[in-house]
Amino acid sequence: MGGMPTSRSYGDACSIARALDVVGERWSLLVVRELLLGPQRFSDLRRALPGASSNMLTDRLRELESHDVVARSPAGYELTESGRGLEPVVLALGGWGMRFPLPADAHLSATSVLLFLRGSRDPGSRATYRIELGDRAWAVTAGDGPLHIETGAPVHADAGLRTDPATLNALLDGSVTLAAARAAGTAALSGDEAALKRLLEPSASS
Amino acid sequence: MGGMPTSRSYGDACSIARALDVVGERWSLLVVRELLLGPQRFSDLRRALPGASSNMLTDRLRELESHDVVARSPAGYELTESGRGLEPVVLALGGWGMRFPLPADAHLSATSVLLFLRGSRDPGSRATYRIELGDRAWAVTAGDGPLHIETGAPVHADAGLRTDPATLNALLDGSVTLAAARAAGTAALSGDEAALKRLLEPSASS
DNA sequence: CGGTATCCTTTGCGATACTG
DNA sequence: CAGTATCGCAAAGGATACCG
Repeated sequence: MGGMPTSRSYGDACSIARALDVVGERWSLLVVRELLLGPQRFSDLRRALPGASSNMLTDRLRELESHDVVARSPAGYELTESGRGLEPVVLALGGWGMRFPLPADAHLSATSVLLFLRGSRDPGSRATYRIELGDRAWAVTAGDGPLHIETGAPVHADAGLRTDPATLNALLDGSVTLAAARAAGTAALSGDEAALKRLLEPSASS
Repeated sequence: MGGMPTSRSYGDACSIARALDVVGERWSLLVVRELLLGPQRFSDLRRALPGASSNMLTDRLRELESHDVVARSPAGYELTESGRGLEPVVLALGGWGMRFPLPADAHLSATSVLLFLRGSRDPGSRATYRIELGDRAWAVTAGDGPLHIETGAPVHADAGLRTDPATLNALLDGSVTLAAARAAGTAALSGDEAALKRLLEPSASS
C-alpha cells in the first residue's frame, strides 16, 4: 500500500497529547482549517494545500475520518460535530501565529482569507454578500453578532465581489482600495458598493 | 551533526499555518505543555516525555528557542512571553482531546495532572498547598478566581500532599479516596486535611 | 547533570503512473 | 474527477556511546 494511515501515539495519558495523537500529524490541522467554512471536495483541498501531495492528502483524510473528525458527504469532505469542536483551537492558533512573518513564496487559500475576514470584522449593519474566489463562491452574512460565512453562493445577495485570495487579502489589510482593485481588473463588484466598503475596509475592533 | 533544528515550512500565508511552522512539529506542543506551570530542566523534560529521545528533545528545544517560544534561564527552560501566549491554544486542545480514549500503556506527567487539577477545580476558599510528586514540588494557591499553580514549594502551606501523578489523577477523578490512598501508602498528607479534601474532591463546575 | 556525536533504521512523503 | 499503486530517497528519529 501507498501509506497506511499513520497511527503513531505519544503514549501519554494527557488529553493534550491525545488530541495531538489525532490531529498532531503534519497537514492535519490545515485540512481542518480548510473545512471550517463548509464541505470541500478532494480537488478543492488539493488546490488549497498545494504543498500536500495526493497521497498525503488521502492519508490525512482517512486518518481524520477514522477518528471521526472528518466525514464524507455528497458535497465532499466535511467536519463532523467532533471536528467542528476544533474551531476554537484552530482560531486560537491562528491568533497566536500572527506574530510570525510570512514565509517566502507564501500561498494563500481562499478559506484562510475568509477566516481572516470573519475574525477581523464586526459588521455594522445587516447585509448578505456573495464572494467569488476562483471558481467557488461563499455566502457572507452580516447581522447581529459575528459574521457568518459558508460555502456556496447565497440565494440573495445585497452585493457581490469577484476577485482572488491575494487581492481580497490586500483589500482587508488596507494595502489596496476597492477602487484600485477594480481599476486594475483584479476585482469585480456588483450590487451595493457602500455595503462592500463597510465589509472590507479595515475596522479597528477591540 | 545529529539533527539540525527542523525548519520545514508549509509555505502558507495563513497565520494558522505560520503557527504550525513553529509549533507544529512532533513533540513541540508537549514541550510547551510541560513548561506551562514554570521552568523545567532538561532532565525533568526527559522524565516527563519518556517517549522523546535525548536528541529529539534537544532539537525541539533549540527550534523553540530560535522562534522565541522558549528561553533558557538559570532555572532551566522556560516559556517566553510569546510562548505563554500558547496557553489558551494548548488548553483548548486539551479540552477537545478529552473525548478520546487513553492510549495503551499511557504515561502521565506531573504537569499534565496538575493542569487537569487547575482546569477542573474552582476552589471555595483561600488556601495554599504544597504538592509533591516524585522529587519535585509545586505551590497551589486557591483564592479568588482560578487556581494558581507554579513550580517550587510554597513558603507557607496550609496543607501538603505527597504522592505520584497516577494517584493524584485517581484522586481527581474520584476513583480513589484520600483515605484509601493514604491507607495504601501511595499518598501522604500533612496540615489541613479538610482543605485538601476540598481541593481534590471532584467538583461539578459549569 | 546536561547535553553531543555517531550510526543506522524507519518512514514520511514526493514523483509518477495508473484506474474506476 | 477522485483517488490508488509503486517506487525511491531524504530526512526523522531511536540507540548507544561519549564529553565538559
